[in-house]
Amino acid sequence: VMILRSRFLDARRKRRNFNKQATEILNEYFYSHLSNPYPSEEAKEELAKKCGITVSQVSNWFGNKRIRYKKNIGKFQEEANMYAARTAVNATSVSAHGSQANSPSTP
Amino acid sequence: RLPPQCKEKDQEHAEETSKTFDWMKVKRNPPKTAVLSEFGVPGQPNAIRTNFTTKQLTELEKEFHFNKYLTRARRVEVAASLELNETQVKIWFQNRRMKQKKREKLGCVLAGSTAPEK
DNA sequence: CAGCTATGATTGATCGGCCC
DNA sequence: GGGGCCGATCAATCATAGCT
Repeated sequence: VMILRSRFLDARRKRRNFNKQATEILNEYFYSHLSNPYPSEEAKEELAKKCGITVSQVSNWFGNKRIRYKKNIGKFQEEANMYAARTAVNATSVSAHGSQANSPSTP
Repeated sequence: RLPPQCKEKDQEHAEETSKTFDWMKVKRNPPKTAVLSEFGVPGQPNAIRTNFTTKQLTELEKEFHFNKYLTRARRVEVAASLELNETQVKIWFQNRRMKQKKREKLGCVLAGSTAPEK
């Protein structure tokens, strides 16, 4: 009725799914930090760069991922195990021993 | 879809992914702002995300261009004329400012360097 | 092509911090 | 003590992409 939405101006909502690779990177980060999937601003920038998307998009992705994950944990179980196994990185609080614990491939 | 082999592979990792961490339990309190149903039984989850009308948004937008920040007095006026709470108006302006900032940042980075332009 | 799910974006409102 | 702002996030929803 009075729901006269001006969804016309929302044309910018022309979204496009991310690359398969970008999604891989994001998921890898998400599941390797499942205990606390809240990337810092710097981490977001790095992810954005690697994925070829904007920081905002990275934020949106994590926001959506977190909400949808906790909404139905079971649905993501397989995906979770897959990524967890793929990257055996202890994400518990990160840091622990000394330093020099880099990982990203840096040819 | 996934080969049933990565299951019992690493029990440890599987456990890790099954854990329910704190962030998964986070629950937000329902909005207290919205207009309590007129017979408002105090304490009823009126929790509904208000849908601003096009008219309200237009007015707010207009006001925003005039002033990014509202004074108490102005806020009262706007809220009254649009039939909204002062809080809703206040929040709208905060969100609007954030939105604006995000926009500026995007445009800035875009004009940065690499980008021969299309 | 219809119907349904997956997914990126938007947005009113909350949370914790900080400042005055 | 309280109120406003900021930055991040939540949570519900929109609209489309993409699969069956």
